[in-house]
Amino acid sequence: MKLRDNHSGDASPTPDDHIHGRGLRMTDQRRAVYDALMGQRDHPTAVEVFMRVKTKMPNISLATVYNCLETLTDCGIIKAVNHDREPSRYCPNLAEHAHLFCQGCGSVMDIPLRSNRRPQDIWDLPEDVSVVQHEVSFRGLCPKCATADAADTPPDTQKAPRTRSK
Amino acid sequence: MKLRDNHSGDASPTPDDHIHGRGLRMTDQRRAVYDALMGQRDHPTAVEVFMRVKTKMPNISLATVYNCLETLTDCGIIKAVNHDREPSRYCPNLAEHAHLFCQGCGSVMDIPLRSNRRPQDIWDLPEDVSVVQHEVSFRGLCPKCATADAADTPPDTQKAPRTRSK
DNA sequence: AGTTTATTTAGAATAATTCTTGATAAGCTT
DNA sequence: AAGCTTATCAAGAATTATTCTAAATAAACT
Repeated sequence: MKLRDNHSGDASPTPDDHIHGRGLRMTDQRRAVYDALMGQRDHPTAVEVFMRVKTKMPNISLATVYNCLETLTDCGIIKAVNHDREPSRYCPNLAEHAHLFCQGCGSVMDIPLRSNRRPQDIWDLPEDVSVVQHEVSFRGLCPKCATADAADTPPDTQKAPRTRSK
Repeated sequence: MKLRDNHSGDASPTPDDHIHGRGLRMTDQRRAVYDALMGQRDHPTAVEVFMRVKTKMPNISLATVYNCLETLTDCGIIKAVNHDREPSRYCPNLAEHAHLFCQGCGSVMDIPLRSNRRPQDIWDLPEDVSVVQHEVSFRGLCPKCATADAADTPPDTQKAPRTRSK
């Protein structure tokens, strides 16, 4: 199933390379967690990852899933995505992007940065600050829910939101 | 101490107006919490607000501070600011702005939106989404810490960070 | 004055995450 | 391959920010 083995020093670094670069190992558990994120790229929470991995690795513990997610995040292989005080979600998309949290269906979608644009194009950052991280989230309705909403769909025919609406 | 009473229907809506518009009351506790935010606009956490208000209102409870912050937020009088999994911070700046979280000194500073710019200038949002909220945070070093860092200040002469650095 | 409704408070409860500890496994070294 | 070191895993306890519950208080309304 491996497409790139990197036995020789070619191509761009794989997740394994990033892990090994820190003196850590790509264990079965870490790979299973990573594969779960790559297989269904819908920004699952730790518990959702746990449930998915558990089907293939029934003895894995939730603590291990948390550990793996933290390790993968620290190694820069995946990103942790936070919005308000909701549980963290995880995302294997390493390109710079924002997230749209749909309050209709609870989905989270990636919003790419327009080409040749940078955050400082719109934000008046003082010249002498140094930025190491940039997180952007939109809350609203995804295309599907926005369209349904505009069509005046009665609310109770919509899919139940995954997040509580107060 | 009140500068605008709005006894007549003049001028822009005050915090009191917003609260009353919801059938709620501007109580002493809510005003004290709001004043604490306006008096020292450094994005305190709920516990920090609690400590500040407690000096003027010794019997107030932490639960009340949480309640007041939630009410003020719901009424659109203040904004809750979240970054990673850190405790929420609160901000009375209602203009659209981002936040810079300094990992050197733990401070949070407002970053204004450049005039005539909009998030969709840089983010490739699908046309048919509807956005109701937009939160942006930068992590890095504030001007002071970035300058100190560039001058190769030994780390232990710097102010201790307010956030744990792992 | 009496009734309704909002608010406050203290403490219990919740939920996501982290920590602790002992067991297991992998990688080196000889 | 045996022994040593270090990384990893798992189960459950602990932590922490926040929310909930229930009773007391206070304000507004009749």
